Amino acid sequence: MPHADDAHDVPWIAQLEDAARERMRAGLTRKAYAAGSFVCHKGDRLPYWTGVESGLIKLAASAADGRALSFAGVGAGGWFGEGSMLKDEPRKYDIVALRDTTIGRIDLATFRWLTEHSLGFNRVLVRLMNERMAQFIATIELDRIFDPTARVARHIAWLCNPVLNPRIGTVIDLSQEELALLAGVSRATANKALQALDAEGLIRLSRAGFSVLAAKKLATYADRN
DNA sequence: TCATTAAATTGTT
DNA sequence: AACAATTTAATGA
Repeated sequence: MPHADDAHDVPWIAQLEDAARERMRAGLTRKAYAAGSFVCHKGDRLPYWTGVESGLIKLAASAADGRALSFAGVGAGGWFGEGSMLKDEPRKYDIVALRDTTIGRIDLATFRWLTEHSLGFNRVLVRLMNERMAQFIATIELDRIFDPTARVARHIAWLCNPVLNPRIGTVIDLSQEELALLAGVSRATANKALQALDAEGLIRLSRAGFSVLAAKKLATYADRN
């Protein structure tokens, strides 16, 4: 079983047929990135479908005036970039490692083979894309709720989403500055929101991150106000 | 192992 | 955006 250990961190491997699983294992490689380094710059090609094995990355862009914003954080077990793979296009966003990160990669030829031959793989893709769609629609809604604490709470909840980031666990190493970029609030606002959530017992603040104590309550936070 | 320094992060204004 | 306080990381004695 030369590839068995290489693939045991891929959370959706059990959903592949035997032949697809072998093909996937043969096409799977991994690469390590130091905190702060780019996995891919906006506009570049990255001919791999990628998943976070350990660490944390963000999908982000910077406006012409230099302002930064983050679209999504992806933690352990999260796979992303299928859109660019399906269309064979350059990446539309920067992919940046926020912490030391190991990325699992499936090359384009293997990805295509899987989409054309494996029903299980297509189910995985549809499930992931459906969840991400839900995430971004919910984020638009969040922007109009206009409660910074709720926005921060729900963005934390998305990080804990079992479909998008199944292996992320309860300890999230994400600075308040990065969380502010993700939630679209100032760092000071994120700081206040995090303190409020800590006081309510939903998270526990720590240096350079926090622990999630009540993911479900975070996911429905705005409904309670 | 300890002390010093630099860098990162947080809390506040 | 700026500031102070705190924690961590790195360095070298």
